[in-house]
Amino acid sequence: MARRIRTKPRKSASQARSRATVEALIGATARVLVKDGYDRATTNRIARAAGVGIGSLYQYFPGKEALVAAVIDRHTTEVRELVRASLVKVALRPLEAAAPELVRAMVDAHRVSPALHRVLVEQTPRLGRLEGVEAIDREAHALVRAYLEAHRDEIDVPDLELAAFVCVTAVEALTHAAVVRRPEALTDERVPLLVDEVTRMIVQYLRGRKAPEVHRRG
Amino acid sequence: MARRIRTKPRKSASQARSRATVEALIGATARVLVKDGYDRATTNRIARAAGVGIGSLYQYFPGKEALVAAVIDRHTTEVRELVRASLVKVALRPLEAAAPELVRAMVDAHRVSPALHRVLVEQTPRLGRLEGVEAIDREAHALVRAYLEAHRDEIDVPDLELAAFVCVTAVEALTHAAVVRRPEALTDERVPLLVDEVTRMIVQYLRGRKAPEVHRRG
Amino acid sequence: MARRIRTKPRKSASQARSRATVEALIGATARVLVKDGYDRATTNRIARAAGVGIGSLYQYFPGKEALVAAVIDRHTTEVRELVRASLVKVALRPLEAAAPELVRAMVDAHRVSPALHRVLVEQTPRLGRLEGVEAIDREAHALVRAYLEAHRDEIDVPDLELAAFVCVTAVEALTHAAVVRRPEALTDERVPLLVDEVTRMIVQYLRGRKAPEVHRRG
Amino acid sequence: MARRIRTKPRKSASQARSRATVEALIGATARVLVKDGYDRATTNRIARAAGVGIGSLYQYFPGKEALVAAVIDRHTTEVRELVRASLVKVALRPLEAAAPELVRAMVDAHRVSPALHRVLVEQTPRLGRLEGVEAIDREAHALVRAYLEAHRDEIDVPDLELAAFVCVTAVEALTHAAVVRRPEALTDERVPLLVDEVTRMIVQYLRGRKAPEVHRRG
DNA sequence: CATGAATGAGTGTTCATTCAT
DNA sequence: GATGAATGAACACTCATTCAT
Repeated sequence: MARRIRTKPRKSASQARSRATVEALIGATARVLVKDGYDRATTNRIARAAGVGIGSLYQYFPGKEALVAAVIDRHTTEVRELVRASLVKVALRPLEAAAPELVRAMVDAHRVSPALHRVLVEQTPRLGRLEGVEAIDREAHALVRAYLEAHRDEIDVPDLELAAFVCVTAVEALTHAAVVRRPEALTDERVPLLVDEVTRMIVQYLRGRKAPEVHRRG
Repeated sequence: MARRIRTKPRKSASQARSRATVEALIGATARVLVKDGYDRATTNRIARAAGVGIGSLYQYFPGKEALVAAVIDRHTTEVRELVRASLVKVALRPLEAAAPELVRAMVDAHRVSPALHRVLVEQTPRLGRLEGVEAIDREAHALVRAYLEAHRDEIDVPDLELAAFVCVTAVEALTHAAVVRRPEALTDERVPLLVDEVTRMIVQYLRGRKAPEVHRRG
Repeated sequence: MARRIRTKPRKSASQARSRATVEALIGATARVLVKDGYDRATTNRIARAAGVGIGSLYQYFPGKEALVAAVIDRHTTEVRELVRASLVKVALRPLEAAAPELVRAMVDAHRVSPALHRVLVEQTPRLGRLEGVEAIDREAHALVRAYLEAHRDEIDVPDLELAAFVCVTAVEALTHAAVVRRPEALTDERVPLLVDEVTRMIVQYLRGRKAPEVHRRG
Repeated sequence: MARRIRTKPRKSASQARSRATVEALIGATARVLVKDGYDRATTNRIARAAGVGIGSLYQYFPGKEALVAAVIDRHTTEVRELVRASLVKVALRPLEAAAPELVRAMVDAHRVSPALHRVLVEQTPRLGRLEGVEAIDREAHALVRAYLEAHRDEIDVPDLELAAFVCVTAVEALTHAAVVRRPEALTDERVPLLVDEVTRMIVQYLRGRKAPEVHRRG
């Protein structure tokens, strides 16, 4: 038993230490990325910011790109969870109720860490699209498409595939642009305006002639 | 006169030569950007691709960023012209007629040189947003806003500023995403489908309850 | 006694374990050296190949050079034994009988582990000459010289020191070159040809005018 | 003409400058190699020793190995010329006259820059054997073989291929070992002793029973 | 004693930029 | 004006070695 007690802490200890180093590095990468931009985010700078030797950085990551990929992963995981949870929540609700919920989730997703999001989208090349952001788009697309199929009778568009593409792209672009270029539109009290506008757009687009009555806030 | 005739050509000649060098450099930058990506686009490589000494490059451009900026300028000018021309053309037409025309112009704008566009948007950091693309967005925004104000009676949205933002952002994102992620949707015969869909979205969004009758291609 | 029996095994056990670790490290070094070359043979890689923590490596060896030195030691000891045994065996025999025996021993020595031998000679700098190989050469020189002195009457060379140098160097070079550059000359059935040729060379050189009759295989 | 005069100097000027830089780098590499050994010969150190920026080094050489290869090339070219010239010179002479000449040439070849030769042979890995030294050995082998064939009637060995291998290898090893391990045997007045000894060895080996009378210096 | 996470000096290499020709 | 050789700051990355556990 004594041995086991010793053994396990040892292993845990070193694992915890490793894990801490890795976490510190990913965190530092995010911070440096936001503060200095992609190009100035050198491996040495990241290591220093993490309070870690440059050697340790290379013990866990093959290079800068891997670090950035890890940051993207971490960030997109958070965002993905938000979006996924929201879609699950509204799966059975009708369009008018589901749409604002989803748009709101999208806005919230972009507000998680806007500065990081911006750097990731605007400055991060090569991988960015490929791995992280693209993946999240694909998943959102699939989920939205499933929703549309389940609610086909509420919808008046010819091609659901195309409709899913249009919805996801438009909503993503609008929330992203709002975060990036109109931060003043995202104060807590003004968020509903944006959400409302985007929601209306989507609902009308999907409803088409089936629109019973356009709903608009007071 | 003879002298003048000689002088002017000569002067023009050298001006023409300078101009040619500058053009060669901008063209080479675009080519290298597309072929090798932003990071591999070194000044030496660009100079070689332009058939020009590296020294000459620095005679005309203060550095790499200036070259890229020039490429962006040249590209956005083309795009801007297309969009501007289109808006002028439809300024007096009603929404239903104007919208598809504008969307179509936007798609055409993205099809000018998609590969370059992609590199510029995805890989080019720092300036990209700031100088080039942002500017074109701002102008589009202003023009669209002017159109909306002129056609206010056809439109059922409370905030024209916000509406212009929504329209420009959504259309830009949809055409861009189509170019980048759905190139198969942009074969000549399939472009109308995309245009139609995007148009419907915008028109319904703007028309709201005022919508007389939804127009759809047979 | 019981205690002693226990104690000794225990002590041996730990000694044996140490010894095993040391052996594992030397073996791993040799293997890595052959497989990856001197430069790629890092201490971490060696430790991993030995199935031992890097810390343990440094418990037993002050560094990479010491490991390589140990490999050289081990290798040269084997070789030395072969050569020494052979020389002792032929000490009293006349030149014609002794020479082929010795040459054969030299060839065998080089065939012990040619790949390792090659790495050691070709890639291992700094110590190689100094410690290992040089030592074996010196010893061979001394032994051969002693033989020559004991058989002075059979020999027709002015300077025995020089003659020993010539013999050792030539034989070593020929067997080495054969191993390294003519491995096809070292199949079991072809070894005698090489041995014969080298033997003739040495004998004729040493015999000079005293040569009674040149001996050649059928 | 004026133009041509200008043009050519310009081109020559820059070519001369390039050439000078390249020469400086090769020279510096040789010097650093001798002074500090292969491992300590870093590219930065070489550049500094050449009085040249590190960037210039990489303008002309892809890396350290290329520099060393250039040094080997330059060195082996010198040596090769010596050996080749010597062989041409003695091509028609009988063995007894040719052998000492050749051995002497070999010794001279090794005395060109012994320190560099030593570093190249002992410390330089990977390429050394492969490109430079191996090549020179192959050429020597071919030339010697041709000589032996032309003088077959003076020679009493069954396999000329093998004989050429034995001669080249033995002579090379002996002169090399003398240079490296017995520099005292290579003072100007003592060289003849070595040459004589090696010559006798080779001649007797090749002559075998055909040996008419062994020639020895008084 | 064994371990392996952590270290950082040191190395190779790139590339924007300058300046003598 | 054109050229391209030269430059060196800056960066990515390795690996022998240490030391807390």
